[in-house]
Amino acid sequence: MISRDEQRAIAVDHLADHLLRHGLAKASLRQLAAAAGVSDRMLLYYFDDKSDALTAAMERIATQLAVQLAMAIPEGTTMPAARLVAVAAKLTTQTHLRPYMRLWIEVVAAAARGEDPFVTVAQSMASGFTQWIETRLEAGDGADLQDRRALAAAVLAVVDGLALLDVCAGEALTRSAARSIGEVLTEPDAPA
Amino acid sequence: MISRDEQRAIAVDHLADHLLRHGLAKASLRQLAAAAGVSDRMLLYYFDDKSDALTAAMERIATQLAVQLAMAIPEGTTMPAARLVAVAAKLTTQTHLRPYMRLWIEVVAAAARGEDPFVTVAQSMASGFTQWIETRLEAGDGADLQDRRALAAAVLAVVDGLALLDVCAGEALTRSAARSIGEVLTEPDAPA
DNA sequence: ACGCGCATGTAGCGATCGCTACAAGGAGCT
DNA sequence: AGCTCCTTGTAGCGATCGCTACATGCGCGT
Repeated sequence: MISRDEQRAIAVDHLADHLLRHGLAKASLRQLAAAAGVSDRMLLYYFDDKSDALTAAMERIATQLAVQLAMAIPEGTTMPAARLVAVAAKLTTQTHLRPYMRLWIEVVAAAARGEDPFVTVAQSMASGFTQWIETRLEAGDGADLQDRRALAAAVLAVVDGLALLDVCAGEALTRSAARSIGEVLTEPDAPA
Repeated sequence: MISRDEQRAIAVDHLADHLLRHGLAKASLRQLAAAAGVSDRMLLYYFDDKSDALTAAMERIATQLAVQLAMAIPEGTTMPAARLVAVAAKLTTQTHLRPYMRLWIEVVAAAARGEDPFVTVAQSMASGFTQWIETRLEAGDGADLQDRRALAAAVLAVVDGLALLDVCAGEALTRSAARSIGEVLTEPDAPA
């Protein structure tokens, strides 16, 4: 027999996978339960309510994403903001990270609608991303802490913007836009 | 007696206003009808279906936005990409354009979910924005047409990214991030 | 052996969704 | 006057939503 907590953990895995694959469109209780391979009744046994299940799944997803990012840009690595944008832009438009970015767009929009639990989730994830970016910003960048935070937020904004572009303009244009940003930022006076 | 077409036009105005104020969260048929001051039965008399009503309202909104943008950056004005980003960033984070950007985020996310009619709406609006930006890019920017399009898409991405940041990190941080972007882009070597 | 509590299935509640069937009012034409 | 068609209200359909009540099992402690 598997304990409820273990089953809950398994369900979280399945839910995270399902959300990454199908986004928030297929996120009704019954659809989530089917994705987790249980009845909706049991999903509400493992979790307090739908909100609880989604929060747990999103936390798992955020962790997965953090791992992937840390692998690409290990802790201790720092670089100027312009370079960081270029690297991050290339990274997040790659195939294996696209589903994360796409879901992230949906989460933010759900937050904009005031949907529970996405207001909280979006805020905490955005704050997490910003802090993460700050640790990768070169020491010189951003005179005081205020500037540093703003700069990190700006980096995040650019990356998110590309993800948004991906949704409505497709992968190809997004990739070349990502390249353009890199060029504009890193070689502003050398059009070579 | 007012003709159906006239009533439809009035309804479009009210719907556009309502969407800008309350976003897609309050966009059920009955809620839209209430916002337009008619019964849901009549809304479906003026429009084929919900999708038709939303499309009409979004077209109106896109037109309004285009007018506002054209007033700020008149036709014939051109500038380098970096400068355009800075100007657009400042512009779209201003109070009177924020509702448009917020709604735009929701529309793109609805498109990501495959919701009718937002897939079409998001695509056509994004394509419209990109073309608009292209006309404001300085002639030298972007060697061939391909580059120009990518550059325009990149500008759009940055602006959209700021809007997204606005949703989950608030107005204050977004404004300073917008300023940061301007600085990074326009004075990369002069930290003064 | 027996009772207690965790685990799980069945069935359904009340709300909301987009949409439609039907009837009636009312203006205008012949 | 009578007929027709545009307009509008009432009422409700079938689907889906998140969630819950209830019953039944099944394992474990005593």
